[in-house]
Amino acid sequence: MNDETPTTLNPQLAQLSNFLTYRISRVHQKLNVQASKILNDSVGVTLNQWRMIAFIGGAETVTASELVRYTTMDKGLVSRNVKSLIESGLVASFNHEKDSRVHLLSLTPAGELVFETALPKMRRRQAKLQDNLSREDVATLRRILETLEIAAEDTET
Amino acid sequence: MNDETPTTLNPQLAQLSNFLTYRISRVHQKLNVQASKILNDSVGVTLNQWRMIAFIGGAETVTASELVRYTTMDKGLVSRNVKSLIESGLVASFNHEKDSRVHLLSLTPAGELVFETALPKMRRRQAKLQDNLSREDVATLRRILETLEIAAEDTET
DNA sequence: ACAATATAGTTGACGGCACAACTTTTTACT
DNA sequence: AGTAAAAAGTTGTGCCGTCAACTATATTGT
Repeated sequence: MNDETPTTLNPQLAQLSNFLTYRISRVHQKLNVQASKILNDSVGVTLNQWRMIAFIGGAETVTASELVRYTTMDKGLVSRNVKSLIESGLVASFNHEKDSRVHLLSLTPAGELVFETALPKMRRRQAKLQDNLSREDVATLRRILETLEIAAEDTET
Repeated sequence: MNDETPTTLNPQLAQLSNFLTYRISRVHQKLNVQASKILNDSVGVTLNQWRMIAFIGGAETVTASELVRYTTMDKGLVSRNVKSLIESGLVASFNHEKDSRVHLLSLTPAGELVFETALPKMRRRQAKLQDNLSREDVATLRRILETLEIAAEDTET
């Protein structure tokens, strides 16, 4: 195939390739891979499990619906991940005294260990990512993401 | 459950919640939903199919591996989506004269129509997203994303 | 007090996507 | 020329994530 002229990209296409959304998507994907690797290598949990552990570890006692609200994860996804975290012994579940629908979730000692082990690694990673950016850049990025998030919710075609 | 004090977030947690990666993830997700809706409502294709159509439409004739390289989609994903686009009559496939492994892909008239219909809508959306940002913001964002993308590839724990 | 509604959580079904094994064909090496 | 290595695609497998249906319990309104 080497005697073929490579496909040339017309300007229109070049512009498409720079769509912000596309860039964000790529960055997102790579960040996910990176985080997943750290978590898997160090404590053997998935990114979603980590989010939940971090939330529980930061708040002592938590309900599944709080996890849903906070992490914006799907109900069902949270339910299944809670189950797997209980099975792997990282999370414990207790009945709520007054509302029998609710389960109160907390970290087991093993869960605490995962939390304490992974947290500094994740912080270090975050710091490293930000090291390449100025303080001002980080602030700008936060502001822009906020703006984009709102604009992305505009649902009219 | 209303007589319970709401779970209070400690500062540690608040910091976690602001991790850039988390914010990027949320924005990414919402942008995806928005784009998917536009594409589904107007021309009935998925986001990945659209990416492929856009690339083919912008380059006349394309191979699957070029799609892989350009979109950074998975090989298998491209293969299956090419198949579905051919089945739905939006893409046509021809044999490469000199390399029988290769299929040359191009848009059918129906595919062209999808391309011409969706492109302005997607452009308009992009423009709208950027309307909320200054020219400088957009430039900064591009630069930051570039930096983050590189930093995200650092694979050492 | 009771019917209607809302909320907590579970489960099933389905598609999206990543990873890896595999086939076929082409290129590179000596 | 002949073998090894690479490249193009396809396909299988399994996880992740979304949507919707469902059960059980709690709350609200009259």
